[in-house]
Amino acid sequence: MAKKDSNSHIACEHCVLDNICKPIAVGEHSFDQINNILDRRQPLLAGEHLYKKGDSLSSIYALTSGTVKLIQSNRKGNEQVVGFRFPGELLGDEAISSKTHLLNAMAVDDISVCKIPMKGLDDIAKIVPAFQRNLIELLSHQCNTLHQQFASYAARNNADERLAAFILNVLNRSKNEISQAHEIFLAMSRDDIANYLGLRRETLSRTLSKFQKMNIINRQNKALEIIDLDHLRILAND
Amino acid sequence: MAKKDSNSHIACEHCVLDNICKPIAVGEHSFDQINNILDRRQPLLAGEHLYKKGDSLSSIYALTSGTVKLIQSNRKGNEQVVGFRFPGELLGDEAISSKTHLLNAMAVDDISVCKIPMKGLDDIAKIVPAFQRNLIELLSHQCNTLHQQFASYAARNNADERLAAFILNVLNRSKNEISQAHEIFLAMSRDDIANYLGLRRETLSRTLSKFQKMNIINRQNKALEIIDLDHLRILAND
DNA sequence: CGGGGAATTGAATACGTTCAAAGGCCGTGG
DNA sequence: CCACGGCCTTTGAACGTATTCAATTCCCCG
Repeated sequence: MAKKDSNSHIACEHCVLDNICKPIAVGEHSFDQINNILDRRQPLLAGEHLYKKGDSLSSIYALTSGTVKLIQSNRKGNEQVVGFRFPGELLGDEAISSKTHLLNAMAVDDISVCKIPMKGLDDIAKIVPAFQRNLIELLSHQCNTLHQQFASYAARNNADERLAAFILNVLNRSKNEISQAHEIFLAMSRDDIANYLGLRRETLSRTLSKFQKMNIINRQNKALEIIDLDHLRILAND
Repeated sequence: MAKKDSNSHIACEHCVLDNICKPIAVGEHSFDQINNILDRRQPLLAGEHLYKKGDSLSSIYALTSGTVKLIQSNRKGNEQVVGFRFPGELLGDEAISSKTHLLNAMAVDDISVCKIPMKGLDDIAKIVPAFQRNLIELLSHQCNTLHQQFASYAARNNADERLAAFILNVLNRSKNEISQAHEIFLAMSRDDIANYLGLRRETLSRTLSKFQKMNIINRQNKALEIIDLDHLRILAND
């Protein structure tokens, strides 16, 4: 299923959790203490859930490889993709206050995550003084990201703008070698992307075709080569 | 401009900041200490900015009366309303990590806010032990709210669903006497609402008229009486 | 090589937008 | 107190874009 090598983890310095992990890992703690706190690079297979709505919160996560989709389902069973997470990004943030996950997080391809347990939060704080402060900043940063996500979405009212903005957004968030070559890999299905963008799969498909004809992108299944970045920016109205 | 009496503040127990304020206010602190930390119910006139994009963060805020709109403007000067805040709700969350506000927050009518300064965050933590922990939970709660907001928005793809969901959302968040009577007061302009909902003002207007003809709401300028709550829920696809 | 799901393409329809005009609300000034 | 003017809001008709439903093609895996 997964085409990319799951072993190619993102570097810690590109991870949102780095400020939280580092004080734990480099502080004056025994190896046992560290391992009790951090659970590093745990693998999960494509299609499996990292957590489900209703699960009690045990940890927050940083994705180190692969792609995760976040799904919210209403009481009628309709599913809404509320976001994707790429390597270096945070998962589980929404559950700290309620102690219960309010979203489904599913591995789109094979993934790995670092886990920071939230159960003994106060204990960790005793061992690592900067922990709470760093967590506060992390969560505030996440609030900002979510505001931005909403703004980016709501400000764009047609398929061209939405898709162009999405491609640019994914490119910006792909902090690896591939993205340097102006190429992104969309591990999720077209349905997932269309759902996220508030479009029908057919509309997404047509818009991709249109961008291809306009020589803006080169589409090869789940891989997307960005040919004309400037044109994409104009389309995104950015 | 403001029709409602700005003196009718929301009760502290209905405020998201209550868990943070209470330990400060009821702890064993001198009056001076408390007043240094909290800045209570500061008024601001309609049209004034609580903060602007680029302002350095001084405080986070709880709105105690009135309505605030949050605006994100891109480099081309297009403005996107990314949310409204009603009494009891949080403002400024997105700026803690960056130390700089990334949104404009404007008073729609005359408002009042309680301020909790973020500058001496570590100092406050020394005085009030539970402060950081409560702030973490508050921010996580905010992350969840923002996820929900996005889901609620993205899942609804036509004007009827969007508007119905918006009305229900505002009703749920109006924790005062008026809402008990199934009535909401939309202090913001139609343009602001339409912008937020991703519709043109004409479409919003037409949809409101349609709901009125269907006997779902009774529209009296900025006040909205909800007549048929069940029908509204069906329309919202909720 | 064949089967099945995913993705794409095609044509008719429905819905929101656009541009234009009319109506209503409110503060100001006579 | 009423009249005027400006702005916000609502209504109307033509248009454009996304959706719908159907058919076809592509890709992956057995």
